[in-house]
Amino acid sequence: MLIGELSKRTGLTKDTIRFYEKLGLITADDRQAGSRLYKEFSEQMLQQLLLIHQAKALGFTLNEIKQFVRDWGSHSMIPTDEQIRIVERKLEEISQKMQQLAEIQSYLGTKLKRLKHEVNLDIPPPNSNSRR
Amino acid sequence: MLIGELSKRTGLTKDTIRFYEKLGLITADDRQAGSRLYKEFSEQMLQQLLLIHQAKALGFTLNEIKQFVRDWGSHSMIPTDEQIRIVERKLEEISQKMQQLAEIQSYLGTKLKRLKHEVNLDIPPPNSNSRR
DNA sequence: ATAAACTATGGAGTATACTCCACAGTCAAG
DNA sequence: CTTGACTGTGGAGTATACTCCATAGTTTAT
Repeated sequence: MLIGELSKRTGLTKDTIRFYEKLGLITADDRQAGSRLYKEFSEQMLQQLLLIHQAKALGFTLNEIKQFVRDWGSHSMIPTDEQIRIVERKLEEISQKMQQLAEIQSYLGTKLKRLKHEVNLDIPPPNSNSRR
Repeated sequence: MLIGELSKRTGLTKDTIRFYEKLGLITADDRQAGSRLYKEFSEQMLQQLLLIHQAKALGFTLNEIKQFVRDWGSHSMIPTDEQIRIVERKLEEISQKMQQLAEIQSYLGTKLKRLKHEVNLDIPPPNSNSRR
Protein backbone atom coordinates (compact mmCIF):
# COMPACT_ATOMS: atom_id res chain seq x y z
CA MET A 1 0.00 0.00 0.00
CA LEU A 2 1.06 3.62 -0.48
CA ILE A 3 1.64 6.08 2.31
CA GLY A 4 -1.85 7.62 2.16
CA GLU A 5 -3.56 4.34 2.92
CA LEU A 6 -1.03 3.53 5.62
CA SER A 7 -1.67 6.91 7.18
CA LYS A 8 -5.42 6.39 7.23
CA ARG A 9 -5.16 2.88 8.63
CA THR A 10 -2.73 3.75 11.41
CA GLY A 11 -3.98 7.20 12.31
CA LEU A 12 -0.45 8.58 11.95
CA THR A 13 0.21 11.48 9.60
CA LYS A 14 2.20 10.95 6.40
CA ASP A 15 4.89 13.22 7.81
CA THR A 16 5.21 11.11 10.92
CA ILE A 17 5.43 7.95 8.86
CA ARG A 18 8.13 9.46 6.63
CA PHE A 19 9.95 10.62 9.73
CA TYR A 20 9.87 7.10 11.18
CA GLU A 21 11.08 5.69 7.91
CA LYS A 22 14.04 8.07 7.88
CA LEU A 23 14.89 6.92 11.39
CA GLY A 24 14.78 3.33 10.22
CA LEU A 25 11.86 2.35 12.41
CA ILE A 26 10.05 1.00 9.39
CA THR A 27 11.11 0.08 5.89
CA ALA A 28 9.46 0.26 2.48
CA ASP A 29 10.01 -1.20 -0.95
CA ASP A 30 10.50 1.09 -3.93
CA ARG A 31 7.91 1.04 -6.66
CA GLN A 32 8.40 2.69 -10.01
CA ALA A 33 6.08 5.61 -10.78
CA GLY A 34 7.04 7.19 -14.08
CA SER A 35 10.43 8.77 -13.63
CA ARG A 36 10.20 8.62 -9.86
CA LEU A 37 9.93 6.13 -7.03
CA TYR A 38 6.98 5.70 -4.71
CA LYS A 39 7.16 3.75 -1.47
CA GLU A 40 5.28 0.50 -1.12
CA PHE A 41 4.47 -0.45 2.49
CA SER A 42 3.59 -3.95 3.63
CA GLU A 43 0.89 -5.12 6.00
CA GLN A 44 3.68 -5.95 8.42
CA MET A 45 4.79 -2.33 8.50
CA LEU A 46 1.25 -1.35 9.37
CA GLN A 47 1.36 -3.67 12.36
CA GLN A 48 4.76 -2.34 13.27
CA LEU A 49 3.51 1.24 13.22
CA LEU A 50 0.63 0.35 15.52
CA LEU A 51 3.08 -1.24 17.92
CA ILE A 52 5.38 1.77 17.75
CA HIS A 53 2.41 3.96 18.52
CA GLN A 54 1.54 1.89 21.57
CA ALA A 55 5.11 1.73 22.79
CA LYS A 56 5.33 5.52 22.58
CA ALA A 57 2.21 5.89 24.71
CA LEU A 58 3.90 3.65 27.25
CA GLY A 59 6.87 5.95 27.62
CA PHE A 60 9.40 4.32 25.33
CA THR A 61 11.47 6.75 23.28
CA LEU A 62 11.91 6.33 19.53
CA ASN A 63 15.50 5.28 20.14
CA GLU A 64 14.43 2.55 22.53
CA ILE A 65 11.79 1.48 20.05
CA LYS A 66 14.39 1.43 17.31
CA GLN A 67 16.51 -1.01 19.28
CA PHE A 68 13.41 -2.95 20.04
CA VAL A 69 12.37 -3.16 16.39
CA ARG A 70 15.86 -4.06 15.21
CA ASP A 71 16.23 -6.77 17.80
CA TRP A 72 12.92 -8.44 17.21
CA GLY A 73 13.28 -8.52 13.41
CA SER A 74 14.07 -12.06 12.38
CA HIS A 75 16.54 -10.68 9.85
CA SER A 76 18.82 -9.43 12.59
CA MET A 77 22.29 -10.89 12.62
CA ILE A 78 22.39 -10.92 16.42
CA PRO A 79 23.13 -14.32 17.91
CA THR A 80 20.13 -16.04 19.44
CA ASP A 81 21.40 -16.11 22.98
CA GLU A 82 21.97 -12.37 22.92
CA GLN A 83 18.50 -11.87 21.50
CA ILE A 84 17.17 -13.86 24.41
CA ARG A 85 18.93 -11.58 26.87
CA ILE A 86 17.58 -8.50 25.11
CA VAL A 87 14.02 -9.76 25.16
CA GLU A 88 14.36 -10.76 28.80
CA ARG A 89 15.56 -7.27 29.64
CA LYS A 90 12.60 -5.73 27.82
CA LEU A 91 10.27 -8.04 29.70
CA GLU A 92 11.78 -6.87 32.96
CA GLU A 93 11.33 -3.23 31.98
CA ILE A 94 7.73 -3.97 31.19
CA SER A 95 7.14 -5.73 34.49
CA GLN A 96 8.57 -2.70 36.21
CA LYS A 97 6.30 -0.37 34.33
CA MET A 98 3.30 -2.53 35.18
CA GLN A 99 4.26 -2.47 38.82
CA GLN A 100 4.51 1.29 38.75
CA LEU A 101 1.14 1.52 37.10
CA ALA A 102 -0.28 -0.77 39.75
CA GLU A 103 1.07 1.53 42.44
CA ILE A 104 -0.53 4.58 40.93
CA GLN A 105 -3.70 2.59 40.39
CA SER A 106 -3.90 1.63 44.05
CA TYR A 107 -3.10 5.19 45.06
CA LEU A 108 -5.92 6.50 42.92
CA GLY A 109 -8.23 3.73 44.11
CA THR A 110 -7.76 4.83 47.70
CA LYS A 111 -8.25 8.43 46.71
CA LEU A 112 -11.45 7.52 44.87
CA LYS A 113 -12.85 5.65 47.84
CA ARG A 114 -12.18 8.62 50.08
CA LEU A 115 -13.85 10.99 47.63
CA LYS A 116 -16.91 8.80 47.35
CA HIS A 117 -17.09 8.59 51.11
CA GLU A 118 -16.99 12.40 51.23
CA VAL A 119 -19.88 12.61 48.81
CA ASN A 120 -21.89 10.20 50.92
CA LEU A 121 -21.40 12.44 53.93
CA ASP A 122 -22.45 15.51 51.98
CA ILE A 123 -25.48 14.06 50.36
CA PRO A 124 -27.03 11.18 52.27
CA PRO A 125 -28.24 8.38 49.99
CA PRO A 126 -31.69 9.04 48.54
CA ASN A 127 -34.56 6.80 49.71
CA SER A 128 -32.62 5.85 52.81
CA ASN A 129 -35.88 6.10 54.77
CA SER A 130 -38.36 6.53 51.98
CA ARG A 131 -39.74 3.02 52.34
CA ARG A 132 -43.21 2.74 53.89
CA MET B 1 15.01 21.15 52.83
CA LEU B 2 16.92 23.12 50.20
CA ILE B 3 17.16 22.21 46.55
CA GLY B 4 20.50 20.39 46.88
CA GLU B 5 19.12 17.84 49.30
CA LEU B 6 15.95 17.45 47.28
CA SER B 7 18.05 16.84 44.20
CA LYS B 8 20.09 14.15 45.90
CA ARG B 9 17.07 12.44 47.41
CA THR B 10 15.06 12.36 44.17
CA GLY B 11 17.85 11.80 41.68
CA LEU B 12 16.61 14.77 39.64
CA THR B 13 18.99 17.61 38.83
CA LYS B 14 18.55 21.02 40.42
CA ASP B 15 17.81 22.43 36.98
CA THR B 16 15.03 19.95 36.42
CA ILE B 17 13.55 20.71 39.82
CA ARG B 18 13.65 24.45 39.15
CA PHE B 19 12.09 23.79 35.76
CA TYR B 20 9.26 21.82 37.34
CA GLU B 21 8.74 24.55 39.90
CA LYS B 22 8.41 27.16 37.16
CA LEU B 23 5.81 24.98 35.49
CA GLY B 24 3.89 24.79 38.76
CA LEU B 25 4.32 21.05 39.16
CA ILE B 26 5.71 21.59 42.64
CA THR B 27 5.70 24.50 45.05
CA ALA B 28 8.15 25.81 47.63
CA ASP B 29 8.08 28.19 50.56
CA ASP B 30 10.39 31.17 50.61
CA ARG B 31 13.04 31.35 53.28
CA GLN B 32 15.05 34.46 54.03
CA ALA B 33 18.78 34.18 53.34
CA GLY B 34 20.44 37.53 53.92
CA SER B 35 19.16 39.87 51.27
CA ARG B 36 17.85 37.04 49.15
CA LEU B 37 15.29 34.27 49.22
CA TYR B 38 16.05 30.56 49.19
CA LYS B 39 13.43 27.92 48.46
CA GLU B 40 12.34 25.57 51.20
CA PHE B 41 10.91 22.26 49.94
CA SER B 42 8.70 19.98 52.00
CA GLU B 43 8.78 16.21 52.35
CA GLN B 44 5.54 16.18 50.43
CA MET B 45 7.21 17.82 47.44
CA LEU B 46 9.84 15.10 47.51
CA GLN B 47 7.12 12.48 47.25
CA GLN B 48 5.47 14.47 44.51
CA LEU B 49 8.69 14.61 42.51
CA LEU B 50 9.11 10.86 42.77
CA LEU B 51 5.60 10.40 41.50
CA ILE B 52 6.17 12.85 38.67
CA HIS B 53 9.27 10.89 37.75
CA GLN B 54 7.33 7.64 37.65
CA ALA B 55 4.47 9.15 35.70
CA LYS B 56 6.92 10.43 33.10
CA ALA B 57 8.43 6.98 32.68
CA LEU B 58 4.90 5.72 32.06
CA GLY B 59 4.37 8.05 29.14
CA PHE B 60 2.47 10.91 30.75
CA THR B 61 3.49 14.37 29.56
CA LEU B 62 4.31 17.15 32.00
CA ASN B 63 1.07 18.84 31.03
CA GLU B 64 -0.94 15.76 31.88
CA ILE B 65 0.96 15.44 35.12
CA LYS B 66 0.25 19.07 35.89
CA GLN B 67 -3.48 18.45 35.59
CA PHE B 68 -3.06 15.34 37.63
CA VAL B 69 -1.16 17.13 40.41
CA ARG B 70 -3.61 20.02 40.48
CA ASP B 71 -6.62 17.74 40.64
CA TRP B 72 -5.38 15.47 43.35
CA GLY B 73 -4.28 18.32 45.65
CA SER B 74 -6.71 18.50 48.56
CA HIS B 75 -6.53 22.28 48.29
CA SER B 76 -8.22 22.24 44.93
CA MET B 77 -11.50 24.07 44.74
CA ILE B 78 -12.95 21.49 42.38
CA PRO B 79 -16.24 19.98 43.57
CA THR B 80 -15.98 16.46 44.88
CA ASP B 81 -18.13 14.82 42.23
CA GLU B 82 -16.00 16.30 39.49
CA GLN B 83 -12.85 15.11 41.27
CA ILE B 84 -14.36 11.66 41.28
CA ARG B 85 -14.91 11.78 37.55
CA ILE B 86 -11.34 12.95 36.99
CA VAL B 87 -9.86 10.18 39.10
CA GLU B 88 -12.08 7.63 37.40
CA ARG B 89 -10.87 8.81 34.03
CA LYS B 90 -7.23 8.54 35.13
CA LEU B 91 -7.93 5.03 36.39
CA GLU B 92 -9.32 4.12 33.00
CA GLU B 93 -6.24 5.50 31.25
CA ILE B 94 -4.09 3.43 33.53
CA SER B 95 -6.09 0.28 32.90
CA GLN B 96 -5.63 0.88 29.21
CA LYS B 97 -1.90 1.31 29.59
CA MET B 98 -1.69 -1.86 31.64
CA GLN B 99 -3.59 -3.73 28.98
CA GLN B 100 -1.21 -2.47 26.30
CA LEU B 101 1.74 -3.51 28.40
CA ALA B 102 0.18 -6.91 28.85
CA GLU B 103 -0.13 -7.24 25.08
CA ILE B 104 3.50 -6.41 24.51
CA GLN B 105 4.44 -8.70 27.37
CA SER B 106 2.63 -11.63 25.81
CA TYR B 107 4.12 -10.81 22.43
CA LEU B 108 7.61 -10.83 23.89
CA GLY B 109 6.84 -13.95 25.89
CA THR B 110 5.98 -15.82 22.71
CA LYS B 111 9.09 -14.46 21.03
CA LEU B 112 11.20 -15.56 23.98
CA LYS B 113 9.81 -19.07 23.90
CA ARG B 114 10.58 -19.33 20.20
CA LEU B 115 14.12 -18.09 20.72
CA LYS B 116 14.74 -20.54 23.52
CA HIS B 117 13.40 -23.31 21.36
CA GLU B 118 15.84 -22.27 18.62
CA VAL B 119 18.72 -22.46 21.05
CA ASN B 120 17.66 -25.92 22.08
CA LEU B 121 17.78 -27.03 18.46
CA ASP B 122 21.23 -25.51 17.94
CA ILE B 123 22.79 -26.88 21.06
CA PRO B 124 21.18 -30.08 22.27
CA PRO B 125 20.91 -30.26 26.06
CA PRO B 126 24.10 -31.56 27.69
CA ASN B 127 23.96 -34.99 29.35
CA SER B 128 20.93 -35.94 27.28
CA ASN B 129 22.34 -39.44 26.88
CA SER B 130 25.16 -39.39 29.37
CA ARG B 131 23.33 -41.67 31.76
CA ARG B 132 24.36 -45.38 31.74
C1' DA C 1 -6.73 16.33 -21.71
C1' DT C 2 -7.00 18.55 -17.61
C1' DA C 3 -8.01 19.31 -12.81
C1' DA C 4 -7.90 17.26 -8.28
C1' DA C 5 -5.63 14.33 -5.39
C1' DC C 6 -1.83 11.84 -4.69
C1' DT C 7 3.42 11.10 -4.31
C1' DA C 8 8.66 12.39 -2.83
C1' DT C 9 12.34 15.57 -1.30
C1' DG C 10 14.55 19.06 1.22
C1' DG C 11 14.50 22.19 4.52
C1' DA C 12 12.52 25.35 7.93
C1' DG C 13 9.78 25.79 12.03
C1' DT C 14 7.56 24.27 16.52
C1' DA C 15 6.61 22.09 21.15
C1' DT C 16 8.37 19.71 24.90
C1' DA C 17 11.65 18.84 28.29
C1' DC C 18 15.36 19.70 29.77
C1' DT C 19 20.64 21.37 30.25
C1' DC C 20 24.24 24.65 30.59
C1' DC C 21 26.27 29.02 31.67
C1' DA C 22 27.43 33.42 33.75
C1' DC C 23 26.77 36.19 37.43
C1' DA C 24 26.01 37.32 42.15
C1' DG C 25 24.69 36.66 46.84
C1' DT C 26 24.93 33.13 51.14
C1' DC C 27 26.64 29.82 54.37
C1' DA C 28 29.90 26.68 56.88
C1' DA C 29 34.57 25.11 57.87
C1' DG C 30 39.09 25.99 59.07
C1' DC D 1 37.81 36.17 57.31
C1' DT D 2 38.58 33.87 53.30
C1' DT D 3 37.51 29.95 50.49
C1' DG D 4 34.67 26.48 48.61
C1' DA D 5 30.21 24.72 48.12
C1' DC D 6 25.88 26.23 48.14
C1' DT D 7 21.80 29.35 46.51
C1' DG D 8 18.85 32.15 42.82
C1' DT D 9 17.93 34.45 38.23
C1' DG D 10 17.96 35.04 33.43
C1' DG D 11 18.82 33.52 29.22
C1' DA D 12 20.95 30.65 25.62
C1' DG D 13 21.49 26.06 23.82
C1' DT D 14 20.25 21.05 22.94
C1' DA D 15 17.70 16.64 21.97
C1' DT D 16 13.59 14.60 20.65
C1' DA D 17 9.67 14.22 17.95
C1' DC D 18 7.30 15.91 15.07
C1' DT D 19 4.82 19.53 11.63
C1' DC D 20 4.55 22.57 7.80
C1' DC D 21 5.85 24.34 3.33
C1' DA D 22 7.40 24.75 -1.40
C1' DT D 23 8.37 22.43 -5.33
C1' DA D 24 7.70 19.03 -8.70
C1' DG D 25 6.42 14.70 -10.69
C1' DT D 26 2.23 10.95 -10.90
C1' DT D 27 -2.28 8.96 -11.01
C1' DT D 28 -7.24 9.09 -11.43
C1' DA D 29 -11.74 10.64 -12.36
C1' DT D 30 -14.42 13.28 -15.50
